[in-house]
Amino acid sequence: MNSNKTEKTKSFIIEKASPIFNKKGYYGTSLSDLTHATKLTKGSIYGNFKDKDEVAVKCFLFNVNKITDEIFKNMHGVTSPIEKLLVFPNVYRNIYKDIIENGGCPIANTLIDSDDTHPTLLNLALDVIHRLENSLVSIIEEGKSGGEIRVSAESHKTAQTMITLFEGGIILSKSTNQPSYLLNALETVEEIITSLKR
Amino acid sequence: MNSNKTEKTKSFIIEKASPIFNKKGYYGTSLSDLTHATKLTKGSIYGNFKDKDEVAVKCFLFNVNKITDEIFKNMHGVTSPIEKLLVFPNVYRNIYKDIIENGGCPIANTLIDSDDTHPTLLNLALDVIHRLENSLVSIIEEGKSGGEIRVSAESHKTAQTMITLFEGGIILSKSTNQPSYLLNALETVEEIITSLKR
DNA sequence: CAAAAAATATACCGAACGGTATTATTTGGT
DNA sequence: ACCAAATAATACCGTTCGGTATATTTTTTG
Repeated sequence: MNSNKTEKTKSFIIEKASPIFNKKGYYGTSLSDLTHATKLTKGSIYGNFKDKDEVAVKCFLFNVNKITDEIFKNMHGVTSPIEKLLVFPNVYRNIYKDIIENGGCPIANTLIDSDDTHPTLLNLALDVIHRLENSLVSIIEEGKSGGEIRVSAESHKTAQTMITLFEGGIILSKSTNQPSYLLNALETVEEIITSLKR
Repeated sequence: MNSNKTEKTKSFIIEKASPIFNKKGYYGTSLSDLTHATKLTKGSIYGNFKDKDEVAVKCFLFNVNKITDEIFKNMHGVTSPIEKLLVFPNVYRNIYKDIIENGGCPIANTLIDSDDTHPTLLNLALDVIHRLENSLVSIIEEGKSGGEIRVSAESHKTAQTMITLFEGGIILSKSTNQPSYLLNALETVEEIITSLKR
């Protein structure tokens, strides 16, 4: 009952399935894709998950956590708000190749793939976007009250523009196979952050 | 033989099908989606098109042309390179609501939807991206040799960053239902263009 | 080491998929 | 108005889809 093996198998399935869902989307991924990737049978997969939706949701969260974990890790010990903001472009520069290899940014993929088709996944992706925007806004406001960032800085506008550059950059770098799209976007992000200084 | 009616029916099918393909993607759009939208039967659709691929390709080009036509229209009579560049954010500001209603930017949608799944559509979308980048680069280079734009301007970097902001902005505005994402991106684009001035 | 429980595999279900051959209807030319 | 050609509708094909009931194997427990 709730044995260790079950959790191991579930994790194994998620690990194998998550890049597939990320690349091909919810409706583009079939159960046979999952059985081929895991070398398991449909019966086994349905023994570990209620349905395809549950697998897809777990995969999305798994894919997102791979990125947000990296952000959190690199945020550790950073106190300056400007430095905190710079963690984001730095992390993206470090891991963008892995993100692309894994099928691109799960947030952007899900926003496009599940908008108009899969409300559950769409709302999960929107949640991530809103949390990301709020955390960027908080850092900027923290910098304002601390005196490091000029009070005229528009926190929401800055946060939204940063997110736009991250997501757009990864999409274009992945599909065109040109890292410069994202790298240019990251430079612009850094210029925007620097221009926030008082 | 090649009668007028055939072309009318084909156009009718494309008009009805193009927002569906744009919203739901190639594999997410079924033949029954198309028969419902057109009130035609499968036999009729397959009498006018070879297969689903041909419909999807025609729809993609139709969706893209709706946007590029608007760009061309507003470019007419503009001679100043800076003004030419500003046409792009101006047009996006004018028509972004229609684009979103139509299912978002067909370029971004196809890049995400067909990367890893549908090479034909992916290559069409990449073609559009490359043509867009080249036309932006040409305008900037034209401004450099004409003296309106500083020679230190990096044309490719500028073009790529503009495209990233356009595509990212539309994706985020559409899915979050917040126009500010795109509007902020367009302001940043305009700041980038203005900063090119000599 | 055997019995119970848990996990996996097998075999199958109805529905929907893209596509086609055939039949019925509509259209254009004379 | 009639006939031929073009267009659309119907009926069907094999395949794959997500999902499930059952059988088999593996693991855990006494």
